[in-house]
Amino acid sequence: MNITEFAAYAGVSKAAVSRYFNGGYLSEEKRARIAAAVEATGYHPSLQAQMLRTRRTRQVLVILPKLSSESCARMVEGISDVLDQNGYQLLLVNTSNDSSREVAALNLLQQNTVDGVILIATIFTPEHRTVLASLRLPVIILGQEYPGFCSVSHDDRGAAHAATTHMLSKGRTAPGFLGVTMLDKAAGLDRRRGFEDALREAGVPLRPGRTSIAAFNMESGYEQASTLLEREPSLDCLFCATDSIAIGALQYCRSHGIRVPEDLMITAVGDSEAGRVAYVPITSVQLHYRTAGRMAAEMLLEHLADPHTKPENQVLGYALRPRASTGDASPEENIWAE
Amino acid sequence: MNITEFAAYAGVSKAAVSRYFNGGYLSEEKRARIAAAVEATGYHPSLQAQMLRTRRTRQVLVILPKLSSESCARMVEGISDVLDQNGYQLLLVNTSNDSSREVAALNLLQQNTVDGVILIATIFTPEHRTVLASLRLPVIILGQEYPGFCSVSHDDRGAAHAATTHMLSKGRTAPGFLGVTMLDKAAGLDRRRGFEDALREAGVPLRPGRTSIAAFNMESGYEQASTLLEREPSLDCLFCATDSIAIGALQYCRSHGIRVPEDLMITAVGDSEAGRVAYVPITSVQLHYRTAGRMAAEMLLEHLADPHTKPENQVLGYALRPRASTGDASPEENIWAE
DNA sequence: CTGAAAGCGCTAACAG
DNA sequence: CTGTTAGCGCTTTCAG
Repeated sequence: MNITEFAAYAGVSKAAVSRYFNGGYLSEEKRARIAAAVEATGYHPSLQAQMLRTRRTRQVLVILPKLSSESCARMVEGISDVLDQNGYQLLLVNTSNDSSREVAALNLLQQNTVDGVILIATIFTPEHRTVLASLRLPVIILGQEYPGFCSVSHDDRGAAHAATTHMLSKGRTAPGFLGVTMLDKAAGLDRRRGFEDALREAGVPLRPGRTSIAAFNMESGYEQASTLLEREPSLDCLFCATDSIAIGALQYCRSHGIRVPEDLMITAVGDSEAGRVAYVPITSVQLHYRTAGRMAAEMLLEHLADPHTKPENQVLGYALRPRASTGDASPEENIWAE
Repeated sequence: MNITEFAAYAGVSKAAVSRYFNGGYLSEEKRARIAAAVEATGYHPSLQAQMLRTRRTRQVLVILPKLSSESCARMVEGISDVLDQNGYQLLLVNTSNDSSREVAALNLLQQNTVDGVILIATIFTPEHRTVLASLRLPVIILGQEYPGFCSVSHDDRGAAHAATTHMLSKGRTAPGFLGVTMLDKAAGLDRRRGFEDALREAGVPLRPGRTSIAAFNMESGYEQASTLLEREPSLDCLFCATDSIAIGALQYCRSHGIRVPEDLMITAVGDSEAGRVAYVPITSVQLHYRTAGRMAAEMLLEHLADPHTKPENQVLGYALRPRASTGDASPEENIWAE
């Protein structure tokens, strides 16, 4: 049934029906008539027609690098909650860490098929800036600050600082660093800086050979831990940029007789479930992923409501979760999810 | 720019432009003219207008209970791959295990806003059947069989059987069971049956007090393990319906001096990352989530192409991954993801 | 092979 | 407060 048929059935004009559904002026009497007819017929306006006519789709695109990453999944859950509550639909693009798919996704936007975008950030290229700047839609960058755009991010530098300081304050003096590519501002660059801040504050020199770069997974953490620890056997504590990497490092220690935390303390950022239940539960810094997702969605909705809202950057805090990998907690504590 | 302006620019009729984009009859000369004009202007048809006109949206809805579950996330990745490749967009609804949100999502479908649905199954109520049957869209049920509908599922019964048998074949004679609600056919009922099959085959009687039901998380696994093991301290092996539950049980053992696998062997289904790196790596049965997602999407696309395709049920296999929780592998083996 | 014309279902001026 | 009217941008008969 379309609006014309429905209007005839209800004995009112099409305009009245439209007003009914869009909150326009309408006498009580007509309102009641239409309500009754809706009840009887189950009529509702066609979203497609509304989209075409109003040029608004009530759909939001979320672009992310990897869905099966706990942090991404939690952010999307937060986004989904808010979008759902506000009658928006969530269109998902999983780029599998593939820049070309990310670009393809951004091209989707040229087709005006969504009202706004939330981009879970990883590595920005100059190409990204070009494409993003050319979009006439509201864009929220989630996970790192990006000049000129709205963003919701974490205090990655502070988080890394806290994790590292926690080990140094326990008397460790030979810290190692297992990071990720600096092209990733949040997880790469900022966490590196936080690590360096902590060393500087503690008056511990940073030796060049004591750092290494891994990919975002356990296996790479294992391999890089191997490289690093064979080269620098004197390390007595290790900061890892992500929990996955820390778990890989922990596996290396386990299989090579390095005791954690006695011989080597380990900390990380992310506070993942796997890290909490690992062989030695890993001291990690919790970032508030779900909250970040929620805030990003709320920020986007604000911009949708008022396009003249100023760009803003929200930075969320963090919480250190001390566990056995720094000699802190008995195994069964501090394990369950938030 | 719209089709009218573009047609004028290219010096052809609107119909010619439409045929160009939809593969209709067109002389080579016009085709070339239009191609050049597209190149020059970047014109592309409006998806909204096409949706309204053709009544096809090229969007697929995926409904799932919990995004931050490794299994769900992997399934969605598989779905996303296939959809992407075929030019379909993925609309996501995360119900947070909330039946009312699931119903709300299904109502979205009445609005004709998508071409098809993939429902990651958990618990089906009579209400589900009513709503699903009333839909005129292709629906694929992912994760369990559901009479009358297309589905892609796992051999949960076989998986549970394999995991249980693995322990019994090592001489264990007092098996316990930590399951989930039987309302969930795949994870609840079928895995329970597989467990029972294994006992029957081995001639081991199933004692009523040796089973317990948990929720889908570690904490509940811990609690139920506590209840079960205090009541039945003679258990020498434990099958858990999910890895999360098994990890909870393992934590309980760790904190109560129960040695795994010496005192108690543990197995589960799911083969999650957390289980692989746990204190004692957990012997688990791998299900092929990503593949299942892919197959579901492919099945849906087939039905979209030819609505008269017969309903079919694809059942995927499984693979036992023996690890330390059954005394099988050295800690560092068998850990990395597929 | 081609173009004209008739809508898809709806909203938003506009004139009452 | 209300109905009429003119499209949103496109596809698809239909008659050449």
